Amino acid sequence: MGLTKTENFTSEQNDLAALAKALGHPARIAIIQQLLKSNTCICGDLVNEIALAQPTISRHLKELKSVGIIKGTIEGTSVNYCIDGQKWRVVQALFNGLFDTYVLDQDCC
Amino acid sequence: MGLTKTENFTSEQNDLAALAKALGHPARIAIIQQLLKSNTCICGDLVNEIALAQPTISRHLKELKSVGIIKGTIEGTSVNYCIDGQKWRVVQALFNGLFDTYVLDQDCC
DNA sequence: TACATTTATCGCTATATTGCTATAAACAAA
DNA sequence: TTTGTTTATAGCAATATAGCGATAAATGTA
Repeated sequence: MGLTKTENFTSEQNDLAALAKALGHPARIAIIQQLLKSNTCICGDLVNEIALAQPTISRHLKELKSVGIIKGTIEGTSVNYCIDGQKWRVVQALFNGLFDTYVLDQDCC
Repeated sequence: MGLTKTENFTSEQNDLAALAKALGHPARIAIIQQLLKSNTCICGDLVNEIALAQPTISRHLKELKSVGIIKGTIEGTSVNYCIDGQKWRVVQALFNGLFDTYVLDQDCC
């Protein structure tokens, strides 16, 4: 039905999946890379960097914002976006939690 | 159009996004956690662990397999699935590459 | 051969996602 | 006030995803 049965999973599983999903588009990866690269917060010149229409970029920004990875503050007519450092560390911790479960060379098939 | 414009992005961005997308569902997170937990490869008792119908689990397995995170070998009537260790390290490296770009406390908005 | 077990696939429905154009909203400057 | 700049939203079309039941395919066992 295109509808995920979130109630069947733990909140950690749902959180991690939601974050992964937010990272699951090359445009959003590109946005995050830009925000990480430029220490100073970037606004809508992402539109110049990424070959997508302005409303499309805006949509992707909204999605990243909705999971808390980025935040934006209004600065005159434009909006300054940046990585939310606190959340970013949570993201790292969640992914590393998954990665670290792997025992070296447990391949068996 | 529901169609990602992959040609606008680098192959690294597309790869990372594809992997993140594959992890972007709680059932697939649950599957990976199970595979990581049980050193020995698990087959379709994932169906007993996860509250989804067998065809749905099979679909999710197929998706994880298509990006190379897991692999399966036929063992009699059943199929042994497990994490592909080599690929898993690549996944880690790609995500860490993104994470490591973050300079501590660069929050600015 | 016939039957059971296990997994994959088909076919369907409902919903989500991606992209665009057009337009609105918010603000600064003339 | 009017104009320009910037970002967000509305609305649409095309495609993708998630879920299921039914069924096929593959193999082991009686």
